[in-house]
Amino acid sequence: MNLKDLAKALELSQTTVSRALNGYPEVNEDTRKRVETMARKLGYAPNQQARRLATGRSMSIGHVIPRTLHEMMNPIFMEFIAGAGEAYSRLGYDMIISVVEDRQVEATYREIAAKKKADAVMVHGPRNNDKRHLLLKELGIPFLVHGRVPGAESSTSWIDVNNTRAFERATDLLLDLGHRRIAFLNGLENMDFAIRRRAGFERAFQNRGLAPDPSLMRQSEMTEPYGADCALEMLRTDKPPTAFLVSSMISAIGVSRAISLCGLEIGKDVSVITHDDALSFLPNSGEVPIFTCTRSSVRYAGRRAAELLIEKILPDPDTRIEEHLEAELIIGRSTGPRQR
Amino acid sequence: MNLKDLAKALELSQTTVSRALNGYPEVNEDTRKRVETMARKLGYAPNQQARRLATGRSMSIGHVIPRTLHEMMNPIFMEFIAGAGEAYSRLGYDMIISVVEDRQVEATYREIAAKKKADAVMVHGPRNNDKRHLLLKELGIPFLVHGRVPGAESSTSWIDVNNTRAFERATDLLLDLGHRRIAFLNGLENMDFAIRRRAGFERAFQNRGLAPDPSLMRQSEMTEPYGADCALEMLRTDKPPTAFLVSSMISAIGVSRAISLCGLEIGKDVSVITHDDALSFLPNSGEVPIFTCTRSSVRYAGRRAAELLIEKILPDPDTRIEEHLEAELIIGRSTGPRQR
DNA sequence: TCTCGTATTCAAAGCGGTTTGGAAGATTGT
DNA sequence: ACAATCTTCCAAACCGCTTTGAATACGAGA
Repeated sequence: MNLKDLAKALELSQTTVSRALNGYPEVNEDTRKRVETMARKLGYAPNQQARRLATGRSMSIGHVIPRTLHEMMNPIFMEFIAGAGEAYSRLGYDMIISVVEDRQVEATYREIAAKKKADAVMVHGPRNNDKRHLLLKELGIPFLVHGRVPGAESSTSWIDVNNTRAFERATDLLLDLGHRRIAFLNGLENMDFAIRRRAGFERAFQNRGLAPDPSLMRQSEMTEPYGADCALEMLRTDKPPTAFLVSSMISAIGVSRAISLCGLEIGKDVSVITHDDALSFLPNSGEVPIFTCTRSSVRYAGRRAAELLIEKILPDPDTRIEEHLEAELIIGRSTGPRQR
Repeated sequence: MNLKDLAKALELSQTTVSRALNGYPEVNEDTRKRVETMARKLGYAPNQQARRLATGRSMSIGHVIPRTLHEMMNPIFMEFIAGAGEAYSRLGYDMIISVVEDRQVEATYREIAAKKKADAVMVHGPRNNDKRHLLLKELGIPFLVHGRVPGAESSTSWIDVNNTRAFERATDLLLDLGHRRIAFLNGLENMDFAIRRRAGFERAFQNRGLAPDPSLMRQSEMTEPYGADCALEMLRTDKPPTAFLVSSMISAIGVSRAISLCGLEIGKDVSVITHDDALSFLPNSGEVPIFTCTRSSVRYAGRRAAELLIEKILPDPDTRIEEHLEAELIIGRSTGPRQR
């Protein structure tokens, strides 16, 4: 069942049928109704490939995931994808995901451009010396960055959590509670978001004329053992931290395991604040959440990002988008005044 | 830069150029070399949409994710996708992911079929009364099930972990260690994999003429709080379990938190075995892993599934595939002989 | 020398849509 | 009544590739 058949069945030209279905004005309202009815009756759906070829638009958005990124960040990433996916299917777009080796990222983008595989791409996990935005501009593919490319904030479209502010506020809270020896378990600091979080952490100290203890600051992939191992090691020194600021729920769970192992009580002997991406399988909710946290739904970010990106490709690809999401600071059971 | 331009530059017909690039035999080897060189020089890449239209193959695989599935299972699912994605990009296929509401699943499959969006689809998370395989057969889309559709094992292609056997072995181990009051925290038992795991658990008891205590058997989404809450509740009764068998690392982490909260020691006072999908952000490895587990890499499953599915659509769509993955039973620090 | 495979190449016909540039019929203005 | 203007519909071109069917050139066999 293709357009030709449908047109024949209706005794109309392909032109008219096509226009009727695509909502063009130069077709009689009665005809349109008739066409739509028949289309539904015969189960007609335009062949995606043909339409794409004819219109030149692929109606799909590309996501290129280098291995280093998907290797570890993946639960958070998945949540973002889930959000974006919702928006895409609502708006009639396809999401195409390419999981590739790091060194193939550039080739993959070039292929997307050359073969016209996608109308736009989403850029994930911007890093220190990220060059992807330059490549994409060269290739002329519209894109949106989830996060910010350092140094290119004002020349790219992006959506990002206000990481600096979130972590500054979290640190402020710990300082207000009397903590001074605050451990900071950050994500890998070649990632832009981690750099910003660190800046927030340090700024809070500076604002009070204090300085964080460098020996309590770590960075790594945000796994559970990372949290546990760091916390264990730190808690066993003679000058253990009285509080932890952690970049991810997953690592925070590790920290909390370590605290238990040391026979200490979380929220009493040791305070913990974590950044909570609102991962569905790690709900930190309830009346009083387990962890005090800076919370920002990454799924929402995904949904919003998808909407913005599609908006961007529609009328004028040159409009630049900046969207800041603020994280909430939510008090849970893992923080309390300094005891020792 | 399209085929026509390239042909003109070479002073050859489109036919010959196309054939040269696609490796057809009826083209002179010298000509082929010349064509390939020029193509590379001019940066030619065939337009994907046009090729798709002409060949009738979309060179992409669809994954339809209903909300209920992606809502919670998502870290495991993501890992599968990462594996599948690797294989797809290696084999030149695109992965298109549709995140939809449950009630739109059928419509989405129909759309994929009608619009020829994908050459095949992967079916995730088969359930009790799953009907998707019937729909897909009706639509004539090749598919592979990750897991098994109850009652349709012998009429569909699938790849699955031997869940029953894995959980039987795990239970055996606990029984061998003297445990009798074994709590079983399963996934939702409308999912096929959960049904099989339960069967394995029960069979191990039956084989010894024993029976599990139904009050210690639970099922739910496999979140962290699920594990913690169940364990807390059970450990506070007068007849607490001495061991836990848990369907997911994530819930196992919750269980372990509960055990600590009760002032007990994991692996000594209480034993825990979990199923470990080898999630990258929850590595349970090292010389002696934290958790004793039945381990089966879901990422590998994804990679393998993708390969099989593509194999299946290539020559003869009617060959049926069955592949069983065995889980390893790995001893970690979370199990020991019954104390009380 | 003539015929016949074989090796190469090509023109043109799809694939299934969208879009351009009319054309016919209906309506309006004078 | 007649030109001007809408309204509504259509034939044909086009998107960029693959593939069919045929043409050309060449060397081998009769």
